[in-house]
Amino acid sequence: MAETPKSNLQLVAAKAGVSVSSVSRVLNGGSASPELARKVREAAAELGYVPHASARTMRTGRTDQITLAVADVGNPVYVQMMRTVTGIVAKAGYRLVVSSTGSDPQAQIDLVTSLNRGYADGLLMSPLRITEDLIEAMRSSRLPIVVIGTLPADVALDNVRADSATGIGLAVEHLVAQGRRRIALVNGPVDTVPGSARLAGYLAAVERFGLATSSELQVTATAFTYRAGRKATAALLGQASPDAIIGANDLLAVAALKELAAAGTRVPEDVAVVGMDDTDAAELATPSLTSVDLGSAKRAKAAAKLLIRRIQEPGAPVSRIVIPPALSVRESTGGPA
Amino acid sequence: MAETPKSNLQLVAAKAGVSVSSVSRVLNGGSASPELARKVREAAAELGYVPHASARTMRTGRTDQITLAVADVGNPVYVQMMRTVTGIVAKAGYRLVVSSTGSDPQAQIDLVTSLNRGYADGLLMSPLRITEDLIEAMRSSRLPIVVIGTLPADVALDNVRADSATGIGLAVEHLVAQGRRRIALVNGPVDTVPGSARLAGYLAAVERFGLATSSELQVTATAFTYRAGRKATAALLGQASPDAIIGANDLLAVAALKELAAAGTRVPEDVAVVGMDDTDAAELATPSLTSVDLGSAKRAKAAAKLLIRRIQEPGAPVSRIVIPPALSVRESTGGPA
DNA sequence: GAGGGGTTTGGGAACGTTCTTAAGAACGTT
DNA sequence: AACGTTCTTAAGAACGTTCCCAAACCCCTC
Repeated sequence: MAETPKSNLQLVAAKAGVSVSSVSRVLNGGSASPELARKVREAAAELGYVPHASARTMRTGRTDQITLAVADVGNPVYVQMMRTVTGIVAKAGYRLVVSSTGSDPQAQIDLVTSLNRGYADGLLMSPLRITEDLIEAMRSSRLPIVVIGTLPADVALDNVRADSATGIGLAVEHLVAQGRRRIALVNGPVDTVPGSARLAGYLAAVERFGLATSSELQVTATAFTYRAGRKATAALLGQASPDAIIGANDLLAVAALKELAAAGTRVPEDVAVVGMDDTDAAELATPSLTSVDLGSAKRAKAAAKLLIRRIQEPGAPVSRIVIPPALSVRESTGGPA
Repeated sequence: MAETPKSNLQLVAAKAGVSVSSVSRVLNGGSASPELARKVREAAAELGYVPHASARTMRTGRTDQITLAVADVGNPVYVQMMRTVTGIVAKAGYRLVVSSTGSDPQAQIDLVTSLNRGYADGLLMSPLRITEDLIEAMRSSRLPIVVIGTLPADVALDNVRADSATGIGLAVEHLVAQGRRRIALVNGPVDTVPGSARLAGYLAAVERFGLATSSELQVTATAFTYRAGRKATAALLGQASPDAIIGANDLLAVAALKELAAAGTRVPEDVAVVGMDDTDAAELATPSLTSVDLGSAKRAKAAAKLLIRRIQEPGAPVSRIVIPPALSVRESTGGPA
């Protein structure tokens, strides 16, 4: 009913009988006489004035928007990050633009260049695959970028990373302590950043504990998804008889759980299962899933704060933060319900 | 390395030796001589020119952004919607701004008024609680709004809704066909739109099939979350012995599954369980969860298309779309693995 | 009462784009 | 050769805001 007509400073100024600059001053908390302030506020309220975002951006250069780019908005680990980021970013007065790039490096490069349109004040991104071109694009961006994930050592960009190797080490240690010797890995694509990190971590841990590194114990799913995990686990069970399975993320581990159940194998009695990322899916699984917490929420939080700091203080030194992993033990390795 | 200096039309024009308007014309596909076009494109490429989003908005009134407001970005049903919406919106050339309002009506009202800042071309919102004030705010908004969810009959807003009542009817029918008679409901808060709809649907279906409507068979969780679902189910099992449980969403149903398992009750032999929304969580659960597909993906898709149409054609007649439900039968009611 | 310091207000440019309007060039027609 | 038509290009206003700077005013002091 109460149609909101579009209003601007000029209309408010006319209604209050003052100048445009005075209205702006009052509304932005500048000094003004009580009388003037009263008139301006009255007029503004009466007209339902709201400042125009783009006009303000035009003048100040700030958009009050931050972009978050992830590969897949459906993946639980990104959901968790998104949830954390929305909170922090909103509290700091920013809106969140969410971009789903898929795993295609070109789409990510396009995103970085499109950022130069100036629709956001900064970018949070968690690239699944990193190419030279992507790094080059990020480097030459005019806007601050914080990367959630591992970058080559020589890239001077703010960066919050997990420690997959140590994380897998925790999982293997936990399994070895239970007497498991044939520990299998259901990995995602190894040409991705997490895929390669997890493979390396697995190999290192297996060697450290003196376990057999049989290639039959390693399978690679075509993606970090449930479906792909079912297939990969089926292949694994066809070629080896592990007494433990580590999934490279929770979805792959849940897929392993389901595939084991379908084969009539008991978890954890016959085979123990460990996931990674410690997302909601781990707690909801049956049996509940032991999972390596790679600190996705903490990483997201740290990255968001880092980005906000850099926006406010562009000259700050480049930070590289590593979030230490932790193990959440649940039923799938004999932990409590 | 290749630092991108900020460039604008004026710089491009100067470099190409032509006027600013000519550059704009060429870059927006207006008519121009081949010679002029060549010079302009060369200069633009050399300077790495990208148009400034806010300046363009300022002039055209378009922001190429759409806002999606949901109560909780972590809830699987909203995740599913978000995934669908990102795809459609990106394909149509829009960016997606995601806003997590919580279930607080005031936060939603603030969002609607802040929309008048003009940072987006339209709003997709799925309100958990609807108040008169919220409806009033949506009505008087200058920008198009499409509501995903049920609205009072007299509100003339584009609207895509589920049919919870029929959906619950499907679930009850399916359970009755198996000989279940004591069908319980684990609902979410009844002062929410989905909560009240599901309660009404449950009562209607129970009556239609001539089942006893004992109040011991109805419990209400404090939120649509897993934790709340565990508590509510525990309470239910303490006060009644149902032979079937319907969860008002998948999280509540998964919680029921886990609570039943903890109590040593077999599913589906002793108690059958049905969820609602048919999210990924249903397929991942053990046993996999029969769930009422309320068409969340379809609703999100329809709503996004509706909004885009209305942005392009503001005078179009108001649409109200109802997505019919379907039942996905899985193990928790004796279906296939 | 004139000058000076301080405070309050207003004028107007600038941000980068698009688009209307008009000027100029090229060309054909009478 | 004069005129009209069409096509190409340029000039400049406008979108709504902020902020620099100058004008106007008040009060105090000498």
